[in-house]
Formats: sequence, structure tokens, C-alpha cells
Amino acid sequence: MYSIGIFSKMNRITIKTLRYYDRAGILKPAHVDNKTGYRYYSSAQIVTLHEVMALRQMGFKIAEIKEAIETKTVSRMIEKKRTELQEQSKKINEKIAQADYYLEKQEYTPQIFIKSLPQVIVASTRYILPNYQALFEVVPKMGEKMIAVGCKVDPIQYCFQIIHDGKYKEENIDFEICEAVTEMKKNQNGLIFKEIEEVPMAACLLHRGPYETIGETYAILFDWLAHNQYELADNPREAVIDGIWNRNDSREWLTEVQFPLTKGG
Amino acid sequence: MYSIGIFSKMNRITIKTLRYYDRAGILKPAHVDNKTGYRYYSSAQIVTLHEVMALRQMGFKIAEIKEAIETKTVSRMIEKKRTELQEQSKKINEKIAQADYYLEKQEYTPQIFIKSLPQVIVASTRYILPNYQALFEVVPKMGEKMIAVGCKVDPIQYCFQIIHDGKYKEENIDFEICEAVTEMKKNQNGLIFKEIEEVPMAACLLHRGPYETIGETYAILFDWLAHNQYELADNPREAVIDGIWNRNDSREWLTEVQFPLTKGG
DNA sequence: CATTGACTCTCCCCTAACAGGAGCTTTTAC
DNA sequence: GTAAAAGCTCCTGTTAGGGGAGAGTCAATG
Repeated sequence: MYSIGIFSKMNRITIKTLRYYDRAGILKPAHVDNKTGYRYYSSAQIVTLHEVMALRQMGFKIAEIKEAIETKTVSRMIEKKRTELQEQSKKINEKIAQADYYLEKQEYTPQIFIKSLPQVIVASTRYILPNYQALFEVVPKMGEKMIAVGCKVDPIQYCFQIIHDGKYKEENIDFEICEAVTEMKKNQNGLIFKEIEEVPMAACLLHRGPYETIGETYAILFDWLAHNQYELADNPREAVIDGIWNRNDSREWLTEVQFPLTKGG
Repeated sequence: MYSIGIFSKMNRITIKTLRYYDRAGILKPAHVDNKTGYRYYSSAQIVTLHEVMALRQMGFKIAEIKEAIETKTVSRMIEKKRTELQEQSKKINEKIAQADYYLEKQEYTPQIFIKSLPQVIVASTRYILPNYQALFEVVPKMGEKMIAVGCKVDPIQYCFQIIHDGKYKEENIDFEICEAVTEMKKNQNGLIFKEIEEVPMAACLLHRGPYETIGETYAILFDWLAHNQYELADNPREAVIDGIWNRNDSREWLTEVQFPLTKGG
């Protein structure tokens, strides 16, 4: 029998850990003095400890070790753990790719982030417009139509254009203007109502300033795409945040460019 | 200005997280009503949030983000984070290698684990012995000599043989018998005192039973070595735990075979 | 104007796997 | 016999929030 201190030194594990494993039920001492509470370990505990530590070093959680030992499904759980580890490995590699990207482009601070886009019901219209400027005529008209048919704008305030060309263009742009609303209606008055599905991943980058310079933001996102294993899953969107209606100075306008993604090879 | 609920939906982040970032000081709302405590966010906060989330998705901790932003050393911190991430990646790959190893060898439950071996002062003797059996003569004699010179055995109870052949042999084995003691003494009476350095990593596997079958344990460890990127850094040790002096039944003897390691290519 | 339902607030407890430390008891060594 | 060393339990802290209670606030409706 070994006292906890000797046992901890023999196995190069802390006393705290041994007590924790006792409480957790994965390594009970062979004997506990029921007057003093002192723990005493036998050689048999060394064997158990080896098993526990071997699993720990494969990345098993304490609860998983307990389950593996109690249900005797060690190898099945190792398979499961292997899958988990591979996912973790992938995620870390993605992070490294991000870091590499920003290290290469020293000029800008990291601002691209991946988020999901909500499922929404929208009122929409679609036009091929000569340029971005033309939006300032079309969008207010669409607003009037929406009022006319009694639409209620969703408080989420998600108003965006889908760029059906799939890339940045300066002329003859195929815009679908969408505005999140609270409920579906019949198509009328030129408005088309539809449900837009959730996008699980989209790379998002804010564009500050007028539309004239939005091409730069697209360029950054396409460049970013080329440096990652993501691929464009759908047409880009431009989510409108601040614009002419609430900011006089066009340098304060704010648009979020959103690239729906899938994981590529 | 956006209420916390709208802001959270716009950015697809939970209210809890926003409140946490407020407390953590990395994303303060533009305005807090000092009567009701309600948080209100402006468009400028969206920009900050993008920066925060971009760093978060690279694996930055909240405190690191705070530091990066406050000290304006973002790119230096990305470099540091990249190094960290690569270490994490290595560790995960090692775990995957372990899992693969055990999945291939379905017959035994995981029991090999890597630990450090302590720095110790030992009394030692070295002999080329005809076989393992001969240890049972030599070791007790060494014990007598130690008593004769007034050695105190270290309570850590680390008594082991170094196998200077570097591999398992059945005959003419080059043993160095070491016993941890509390203090250095002059070499005398055939005993050599030395300080043995700490070994940062050693693969350890318990051998149960008499020495006749210890070759199997060596075989497992060498096989394990071949499946990993570790390399043998020094001669193997056999740490004696239970033996003839406290167990009559040789099937209950317990020896830990320890392979000092370095990380190979 | 009152009500109702949605929204928001703070506060408290929970996570995993221990580490650090306080305050107390027990063992061990001289 | 005494003192040091070792052991015990209990409490707190770690990360990045999640879940929920109980209370206050806001906006729309009747």
C-alpha cells in the first residue's frame, strides 16, 4: 500500500489529480481509512492508472473514460474519438489558414468573419440596373409598394441585394432587392414574396463608404476565398446597414457583403 | 441605435455573448441608459464586432483580443497564435496516431502512457549477468552493501535496472541496477553514486508476471515505437514495483518498462 | 389609459479538469 | 514529546458563455 504522496510521485501525477479521480469514480484508492480519510493505493491501482492515463492522452474526457471502462466498449469509443479528433484537426487547420492569410496581407486588420444568415421571409423585386446609383431610385419605389400592400417590415431589419451575377460588376448589374417582412403575402403589385433559406456559413465583410468603392470589398473577399478551402455556395448579398436615408455623408455608409460558403476539398 | 435583441439578430450572436463582451470590455455598447441599464448599439459597434469575431474565429481568447486591440499589436499576436495553433495541431495528430495504433491492435486495451521520469540520486552497480534470474542474487547483495555504507532509500521507492544493451536480451544482459537514495555519497564498497537526470518523456508499460515473459512487453513497446513519431532517446529501464520480496506468486509481480523518448521527425 | 406580451435587466448557478490555498488533523522522525 | 511533513475537506478560480429566476421596461393594442 502506498500513501497518496508516494503514489503520486511513483506515477508522476499530482495529488490533486488523484483526489479528483477518486471523486470522479475512475480511480478509487484500494483502501480509505474510515477514521482519518487517508487514501491508500495498491499496485493494482497502478494498472488502472495506466489505462486511465493512456486514454487521457488520447484526448478522452473523464466521463468518457468512465463510460469506456464501465461498458467495456473501449475500441468503439476510440473510433468515435478518432473521428472527433479529425474534426478538431480540421478546425485548427482552418484557423491556421486564417492566420496565414492575415500574416500575408499585413495591411488590414482581421475583419472577415463567418456567420450564418437567418431564414427569412422577404418581399423582393429583381432588375438589371445600369449601375449602383440606380438603386437609389428603385429601392424607395419598392418601399412605397410595400406600404401600399400593407407589408410589415421585420424588426430584424435585414434588407439586402442578391447579386445574381455572382461577382462584382459596375454596369448592368442583376439585382434582387429583398426586404425581410413578418409574413408571407400573395405576389402583387410587382412584389414577389418568398422564403429565403438559412445559410449555414457566410463570409462577411463590412464595406464603409459609398457604393463606388464596394468593388474593393469584393476583391478582398475573393482574394480571401482563394486562400482558403471554402468555395462560394451561392450568389453574394449586400446587406444594407447605413445609407443615404440616415447618413448624409456617404463615407459613413455601411454595407455588409456576404458570401455564402461551402467547405471545399 | 439598436437594442441588444436586434443587434444580436443582425449579427447572429447571442445576447448572452454581447453582455459578456460588455463586461469583458471588448465590445461596449455605444449607449447605456443609466436609468434602466438597457444597452444600445450603434453601427460603429458592428465594425468592432467584426474585428472581435474575426480574431475569435482564429482561436484568440477574449483577453488576447483585448490585448491585441489595446496595444495595437495585432499582427504580432497573430504570429504568436499561429505558433500555438501549430503546436495544438501536432498534439492532435499525436492523439490520432495513438488512436490508430490501438484500433489496429484490437487485442489489448490502451495501457501505454507517456510520463516524465524524475531526477534522482541513485546508488548503482553494473554487471553483465547471464540471465534475469541472476538479478535475484545480485540485488539482495547490493541491498546489504547499501545498509553497510548507511544509505537511506528514498521514500519515492524508485528502484530500476537500466538495460544498457538498448534492447531485450535473454542472455548476457548488461544491467545497471539503480536504487533511489536520499543523498549523494562517495563511491565505496562497489557502489557507485550518481545523479540521474530527469527524463521529460518516457513511454511506460506495465509488465505483470515473472521476468521470463518480459520480452513480450518489450515487443509491444517496440511495435508501438514503430507506429509513432517518437524515437528511443536512451536505454530502457525496468522499474521494479512488486517482486519476490512481497509476492510469492510470480504471476503477481509488477514491473514497469520505461522507454525514454524524443520526438522524431 | 390600462393592459398585455415581448423584451431587458441583474444575479446566481453550471460547465471540465484540475490548481492554489486556508484551516485543521494525522503521521513520522528525531 | 515535539515539530515537521503529509494528509484531509472545503472554498475559490480558471473559459466563454448557457440556463433560468425574478423584477423592471417598452411598444402596441383595446
